[in-house]
Amino acid sequence: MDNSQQIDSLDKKILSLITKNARIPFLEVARECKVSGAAIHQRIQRLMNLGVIKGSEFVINPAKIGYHTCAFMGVFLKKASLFDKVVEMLKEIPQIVECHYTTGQYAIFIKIYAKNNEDLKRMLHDRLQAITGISSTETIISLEETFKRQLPID
Amino acid sequence: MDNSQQIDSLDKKILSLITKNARIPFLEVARECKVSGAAIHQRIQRLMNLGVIKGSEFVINPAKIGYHTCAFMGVFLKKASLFDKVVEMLKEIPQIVECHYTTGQYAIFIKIYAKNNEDLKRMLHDRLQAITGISSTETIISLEETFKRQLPID
DNA sequence: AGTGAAACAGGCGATCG
DNA sequence: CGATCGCCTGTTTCACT
Repeated sequence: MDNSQQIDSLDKKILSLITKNARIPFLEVARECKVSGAAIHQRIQRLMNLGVIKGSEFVINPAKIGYHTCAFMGVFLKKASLFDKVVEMLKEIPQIVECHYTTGQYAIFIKIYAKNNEDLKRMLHDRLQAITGISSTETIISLEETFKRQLPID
Repeated sequence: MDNSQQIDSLDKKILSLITKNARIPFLEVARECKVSGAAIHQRIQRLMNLGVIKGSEFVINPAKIGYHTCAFMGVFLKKASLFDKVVEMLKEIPQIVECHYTTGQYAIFIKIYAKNNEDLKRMLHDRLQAITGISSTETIISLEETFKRQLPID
């Protein structure tokens, strides 16, 4: 599960470069690391096989595609055993971008986007509270995402 | 701020392809969309200029680089006006990967990673509660990130 | 805005140290 | 593991539409 031992300083340098820009040519990474392009290629392949790298993605600005409201929601369940079924239902709602199984007050904690506040209210009523198994929810609306970034590599 | 009008169905198709895999050759995108490679190149350039595309990144599995604990934290401030100063301090803590200005119970809401639960406790004591301006915090520990994904295009 | 061609650069497998 | 080589493919620009 933890491969941190198997990751040396070259891996770390590679990771810190490619996490900032997924389209960086591997040859450029190679030059920065003072090794050959093939070496970078091999290393990245290995990091993928190890599961250290989960994938790559272009990052979209939600507001620019019409999603102006972002919220976090704590979910209370009627019975803890309903967890799996409720998660399956939540997966069907594409605006939910993150779902966590949590300790403390809530059983489930999610991050959700909506077109606007009214849209969020509608989703809450029509989609979330319609899920049998959910007893109630608490919403925290994000007025501004002050920053968002990746974990530093070392 | 909202460019959703300026985004047509070709843009959407491009976005949905490149958000799933940032390393996909643009020529392959071109073939899927049945246009030339140059057209894809132009479109992506335009989407970047519009700010629709924020960037690209390789996604790392936090557990594989030694971060086994993930938590959300609600932060209470002594005075609301301290917001900017506190955010500046939070920015200095690299394990904080997301920071939101929120309504409701908390003034600030963050997502944070730690090596383990003890490390989280240490960070909470030594780094967060050391920030003057923060009156108290509430922690929600994620036992499992059930899913995490991008907003769908469309 | 999109096309197609051309020049350039990178990806990636094979093979050797 | 990493380096070198080499072919294939993708990237990027430009004149034309």
